[in-house]
Amino acid sequence: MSQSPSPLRLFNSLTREIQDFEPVHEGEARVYTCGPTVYNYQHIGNMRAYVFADTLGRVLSYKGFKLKHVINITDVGHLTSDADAGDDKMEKAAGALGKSAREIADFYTQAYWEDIDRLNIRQPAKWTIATDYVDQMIAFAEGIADKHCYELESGLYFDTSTVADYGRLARASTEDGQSRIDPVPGKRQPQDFAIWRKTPLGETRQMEWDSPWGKGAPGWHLECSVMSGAELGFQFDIHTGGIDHREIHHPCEIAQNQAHCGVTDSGAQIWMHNNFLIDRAGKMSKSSGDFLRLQALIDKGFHPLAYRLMCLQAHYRSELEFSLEGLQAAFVRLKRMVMGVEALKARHAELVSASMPPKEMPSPTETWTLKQVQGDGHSSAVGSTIRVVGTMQFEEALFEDLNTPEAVTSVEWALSLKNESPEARFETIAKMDSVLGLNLLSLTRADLRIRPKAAVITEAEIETALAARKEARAAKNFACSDAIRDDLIAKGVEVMDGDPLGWDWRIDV
RNA sequence: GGCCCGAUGGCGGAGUGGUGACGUAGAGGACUGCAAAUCCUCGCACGCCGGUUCGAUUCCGGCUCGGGCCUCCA
Repeated sequence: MSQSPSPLRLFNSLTREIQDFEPVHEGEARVYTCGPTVYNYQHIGNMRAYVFADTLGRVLSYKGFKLKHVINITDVGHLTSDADAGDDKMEKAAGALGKSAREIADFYTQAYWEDIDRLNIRQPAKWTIATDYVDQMIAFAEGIADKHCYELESGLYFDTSTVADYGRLARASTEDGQSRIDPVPGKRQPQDFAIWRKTPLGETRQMEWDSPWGKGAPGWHLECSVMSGAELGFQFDIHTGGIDHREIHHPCEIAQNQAHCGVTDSGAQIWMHNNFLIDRAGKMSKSSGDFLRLQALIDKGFHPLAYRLMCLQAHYRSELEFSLEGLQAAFVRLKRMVMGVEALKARHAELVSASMPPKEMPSPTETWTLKQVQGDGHSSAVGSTIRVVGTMQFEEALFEDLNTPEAVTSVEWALSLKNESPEARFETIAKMDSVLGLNLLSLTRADLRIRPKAAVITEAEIETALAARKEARAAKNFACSDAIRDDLIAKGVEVMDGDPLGWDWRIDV
């Protein structure tokens, strides 16, 4: 195991402090991420959580840990409100669209996976689908029912007074604080929660299971406790999720884990929470109906990795203000980085053909470890600045609670060092991008030219117009060539004579 | 009502007890028939009032404003 000497330090929501990462199992990192509830598309705010979890996973891999990452898909559960005895979100969506809950779940799961892929988020070791674990959920609930639960008409409830320190993660006062909703009658503590929700008498649901407490469905909190424990084993290393989960969902998980294990440990060593992506109107909200998803950004002509870079430009614990202008800034930045890497490849090819250094460029898929770069014996003085200093800066930023905004600047620094050897710069950037996941090695400028959905002209028409313009310019008929250009601009096309790409789409923000 | 967080240039966003990253936008230059793209260079900021300190954007207190959670939510 060749782990680099400086420790990885991460902010633990449990202690509200940055601490050294020390895995439960030597050389391994076991991570559970709260995934989506698939009753609708994911909005761009949701996706920030997965970019964060992916970045965490990439850093752990980079550090040399054998990563076991689990992300759940919640395809059942979630009451529309706590006091509510009606349909859950899955069933509600199904009813509205005239489809089965299963069809709805499958459809939105696929849509989610497509977004994951477009953001270059690595596949986790396992996607846990909640409905695959219902038997285990019932067994888990049975195991803690006697000592920690009580039954009401609406379901089986967890008595939060039976475990130590309920809510320590949230830092919430447990006693007072008036709720804005009517409490479920019979609950012993306001913060007690359902771990099994009974189907109301006389009703039938698409998704319901038999249990010792009657027909019903598992509570959402139960799902995550069971799936994380089943796949990673208590204690595992890191549990991630959106910051909203810090107050309710995760404290409930912790309480269940404590009851299940009979210890005061929370189930995970470190609990990490990403902050929200917000817009001027406040938090992105799915329930408000109108929300932005990744596809909408692509439809405008943005490359999805521009969104990823936008996320990386802010620290995961800070709120990030979303705007199209901000996305455009990230898109331009990405484009310039890609062009920089392309130039680097070209420069290297040039040197090779002049039979200077015969070294191969690393393949884009190759993963790079610190050892290869620092101790490979060919780190000559040429290239050592970027190899050693650049890598050090990059790692210092990343290893101190994932400071991706600073880490990104290391890439641009590597690109700017014109006197360093091309392969040293390329290798270093390759290594950095294995963590940033921007696909800098394989993306081309042309890949970033995304046709906006609203475009009114075809690529062939553009090429034809440009050919005509070229002729006009050759004949010094500038009135004609400028007219063609003005027409293209009006149709959302930017003409770029001095650029090998020739033209690009203009994005109106 | 309770609990919590934040306030940095036009926008986004790091970081720091003492030369205020970085990106984007903007300005100037190179290139171009002119532009655009690209490259180079350069402005521009630490909410308000006190306190601690030789010195605070950075620490402490108050204020103002904004946001989050207390209900499903990344």
